[in-house]
Amino acid sequence: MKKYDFTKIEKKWQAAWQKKKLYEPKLKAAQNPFYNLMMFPYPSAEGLHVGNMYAFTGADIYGRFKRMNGYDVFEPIGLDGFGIHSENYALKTGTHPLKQSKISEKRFYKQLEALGNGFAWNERVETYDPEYYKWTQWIFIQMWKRGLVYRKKQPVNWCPSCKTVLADEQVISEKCERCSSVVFKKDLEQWFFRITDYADRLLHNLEHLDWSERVKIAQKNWIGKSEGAEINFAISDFPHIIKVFTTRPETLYGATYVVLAPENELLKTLKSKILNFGEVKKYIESVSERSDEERAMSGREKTGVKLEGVVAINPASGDGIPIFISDYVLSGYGTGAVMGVPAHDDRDFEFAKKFKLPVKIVIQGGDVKLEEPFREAYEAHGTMVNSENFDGMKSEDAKWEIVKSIGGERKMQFRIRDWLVSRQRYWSAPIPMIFCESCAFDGVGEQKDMPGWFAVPEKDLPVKLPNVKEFRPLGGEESPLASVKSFYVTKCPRCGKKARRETDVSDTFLDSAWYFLRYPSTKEKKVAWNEEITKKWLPVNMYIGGAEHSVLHLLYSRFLTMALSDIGLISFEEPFTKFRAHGLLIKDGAKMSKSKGNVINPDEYVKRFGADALRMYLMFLAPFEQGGDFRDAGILGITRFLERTWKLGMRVGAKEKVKRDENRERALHKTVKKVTEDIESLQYNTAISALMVFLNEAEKNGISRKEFETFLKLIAPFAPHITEELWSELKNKGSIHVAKWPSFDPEKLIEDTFELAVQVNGKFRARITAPLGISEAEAKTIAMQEKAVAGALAGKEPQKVIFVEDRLINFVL
RNA sequence: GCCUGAGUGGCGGAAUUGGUAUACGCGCACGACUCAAAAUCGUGUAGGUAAUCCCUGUGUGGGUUCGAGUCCCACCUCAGGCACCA
Repeated sequence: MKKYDFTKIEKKWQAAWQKKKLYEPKLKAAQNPFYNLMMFPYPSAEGLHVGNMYAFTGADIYGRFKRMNGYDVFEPIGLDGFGIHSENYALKTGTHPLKQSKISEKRFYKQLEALGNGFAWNERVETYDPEYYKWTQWIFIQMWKRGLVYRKKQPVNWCPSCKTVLADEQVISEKCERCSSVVFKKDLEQWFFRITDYADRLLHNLEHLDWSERVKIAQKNWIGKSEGAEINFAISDFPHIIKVFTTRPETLYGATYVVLAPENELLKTLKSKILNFGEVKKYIESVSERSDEERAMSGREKTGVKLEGVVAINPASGDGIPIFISDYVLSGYGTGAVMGVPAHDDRDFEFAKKFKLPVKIVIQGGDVKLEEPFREAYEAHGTMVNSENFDGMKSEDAKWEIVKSIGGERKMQFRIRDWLVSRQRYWSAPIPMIFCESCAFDGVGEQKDMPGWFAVPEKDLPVKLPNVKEFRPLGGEESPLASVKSFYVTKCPRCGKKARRETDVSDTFLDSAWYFLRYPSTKEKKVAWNEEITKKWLPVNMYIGGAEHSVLHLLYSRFLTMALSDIGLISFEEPFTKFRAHGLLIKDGAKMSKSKGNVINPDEYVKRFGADALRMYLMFLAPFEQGGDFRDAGILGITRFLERTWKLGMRVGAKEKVKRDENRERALHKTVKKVTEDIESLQYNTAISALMVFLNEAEKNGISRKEFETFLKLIAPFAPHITEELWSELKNKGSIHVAKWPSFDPEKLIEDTFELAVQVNGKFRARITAPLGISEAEAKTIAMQEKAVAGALAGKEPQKVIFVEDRLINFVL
């Protein structure tokens, strides 16, 4: 008997598939396009991570399943090789990123090949390829033309270790997403994308997307829509107003002070009226110097300064109330000013306590007794008090009435801020902009409010990243390119005078925000994507990736797609029709990390057990969308399964005589049903267990050739090599991976008996094989005859009988 | 603090969505094969028990129901996300 030599088989078929272009759909002519996408890896660390393999295998199984169901599946792969991840790796190894990227590329593609995925190898995308980033720059310019790009000086996140600014989305609990250093605020002029213009649409569209719920929730929270009102507080004896945003306008009568953010522009206007401006200025300076870490360390204790000499007027009560500045008010959200309602807001209560400000109750309710001394703010709804005409109303009802009465404006606020896209690093696409001092002097520019700034003419793209020796981040406010004269000295596209090229590069997430548009069009030299092909293949039918990109890549891609759609460059506004987040793979109960030394190298396992076994084990160990624990011992179960399948195949090949068996036939139909449904819903672990159950059955009495082939097809998406080998051993023509997926006959699933469960008082007593469809009376008769049942009944007549057809009977005494 | 999930054998995990808890796999025990071991095959494997009897059992406490791993209330623990967003 031929032995199962996985090393040989896997190599052989990987080569054969590539040669036959089995996984290359006809991009222009395909009849049933299905775009099966997985998040491309960044080739930074020491080769492909088993976590990548976990994700890719899960995605590949789905793609193979669709292919066997008659779709022209397009499953591309590429490398997200630009950006800080890869650059840091290059810094670590001391190899120039240009060189390192080529080394990593070779290594990754070799590893990826060994996994046996149905990749369309001819359409690869590498974000650092000038043929690709040319179009990243081109997209930047389209956004610029549309007015969706601007440059502004404002406090931004600065990572002292990565020596660059970061987008809000890249700051996790005040730490850098990459290196976990504490992030500082720094006042810098940077490039932004107007993602906030799309906040409402990004939120609204979520409702109709077939995405993992947890990702939708994460995006929803990140966008953070709040409904509230803007209310004007006049300033006594001064023709200016303080505009505040609140979601609780019903508490307006309880506003006993107003607070401005330290960065609020109004402070400049008020300067001359503020008697203690020196003190105020000192506070502002101290705040800007304080790092977020220091703020966090101080336990968020409230600080602030009262503005002496100015008084605000509560528009509802008419009371004069003090004005403060405090860093508990954020400048980037709402109007940068809030009304302080100590009785009904925790934070305001804290502040009032510290500064001994009056607490005025305007809502009574719940069990909380609002009597002095106050212990805490009452934040729930209730009945209005101390609010003149509104007294006695329900606070929910008074909400908009109060806004109306003082001429406030109903408003939406979003938590999300504009996307900061510039970086002071080397290894990414240079931002394709030029600044001309002369035009700036004349007040001329391509966009309003941005004199002197011009996009690089499209014919001059790409702006190539120069090969410079010193690619290390400088740590100042500029990228290493700022010291490369040959790079930044250029001519103004408008007046032709000497001008300076932008030296910042773009955020890696811009590179990856559109790669799925490029995959089907990699052969296009003159356009970013071919219109006809794009129409055929996009939006992506199925996208599988990590949930960690919920508010990064997945949000940016949606935004960019929406913007490109508005510009008229594509005809859809959501990039991914269906998205599923896979779970996290851990090892022996702990997160994999280099420091713990428990990182799994897939190569090693492929070598020892074969790609098929590793693939299948990864999918078997836990539900794919949940993630789970990788244990070395577990893989043996799969190895045995594959060996036994192999042996069974050899028996079939040797033309062993087998009788037709209705039970086996039914078992097979059941398995087809279960596996089909489970793959569709990504429940691979239970699909595999169903395959095991069937194998256990089939081994006992043998299996017909036809039945075995059906069984093989069901395994094919999970273990593509061994199934292909057995398929060809059985002298089938063509690949099993384009064979028709088996269907099941619902008629054949029906058995003529079932196991009747018998309960007495809800307690299980006996199990009886009974004919399907028996009546309650019949069931009662046979059940009562059972010894255990009779014993439990103890001769008593049941008061009640619950009968569930073809399932159980329950006697209630 | 808030928002998500999730707590089931020695372990990874199943459970037709209110109807036989522990499928499938790992591990373990015993047996067969072998001079022996590995591999393979067979049998068993929630706990209490000698037991095919019985009792208990899905994080904890209560509830609804003929019947709860599944629904409701309260609590505990773990993982992930957000965090002074007014």
